[in-house]
Amino acid sequence: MPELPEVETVKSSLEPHLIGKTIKEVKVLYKNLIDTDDFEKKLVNQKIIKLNRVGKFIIFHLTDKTLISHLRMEGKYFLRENNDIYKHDHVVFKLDNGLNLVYNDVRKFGRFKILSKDKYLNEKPLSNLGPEPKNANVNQIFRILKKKNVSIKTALLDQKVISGLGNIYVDETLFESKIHPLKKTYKLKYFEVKKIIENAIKILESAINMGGTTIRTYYSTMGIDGKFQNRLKIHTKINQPCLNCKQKIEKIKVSGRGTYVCKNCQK
DNA sequence: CCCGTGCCCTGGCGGC
DNA sequence: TGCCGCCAGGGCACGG
Repeated sequence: MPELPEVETVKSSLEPHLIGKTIKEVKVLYKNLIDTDDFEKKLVNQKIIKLNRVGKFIIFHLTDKTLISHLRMEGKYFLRENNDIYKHDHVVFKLDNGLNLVYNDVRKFGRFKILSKDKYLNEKPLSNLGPEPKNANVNQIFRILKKKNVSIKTALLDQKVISGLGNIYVDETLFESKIHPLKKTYKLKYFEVKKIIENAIKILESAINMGGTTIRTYYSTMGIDGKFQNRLKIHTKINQPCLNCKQKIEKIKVSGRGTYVCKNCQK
């Protein structure tokens, strides 16, 4: 599932192919992915100026508009030289160089939205995002967590608190920080919050350098697979020995999410 | 406002 | 072999 490193990988692999290209036609094959009837019309003849990433969103900066795309669980992009439509293709952007940028999504969970060029960061959904770990102020996050009555895992998955982390990297971050995912946030000491943020930064950077994580059915643009799955220490490692203490890694549920934990190391 | 639950959606897998 | 039911989960709507 694409989290910050996977989205960054998609963004940077797409960008060189798209900059300077103009969208000549848009076909939406599954309407629930968009929020407006004139989606196609609004994008025609818009030039792609640059791509960006905010949290788990890809931002397409266009001539007059800002298009944002969230891949949710299994959204992918392909650049195709032909007009063939494959299973789970839902949006086709026809470019002026003859290439088709195709959005493909098995689960149909992804979303697109067209926002204004100047205020897109102040409009939903981007306005709801907390800072990414690398921009987070430890003091500020500590104060937010003090006031909350949820588990640390739930808080780290909440994009309003901190953005970019998903199920995989939260598990990895908490393992590295030796903190149990069910620990209530108000019980965390300042140094623990600091450690969590530092580890999140370190893990996300390392994952970006490896092109993200490829597990389950997720792979990024144009079939490029990430390699960070080989570095996972806890996520997916049920019944395997913990790398620190050899005790069996367990799988539990935290706010409905499959969660991997070493109960000996994580307190 | 805060938090928990259910929903969206499809494919893969375990059980029989 | 086939069918059924469950599971995977990011973000959002909704209700208490």
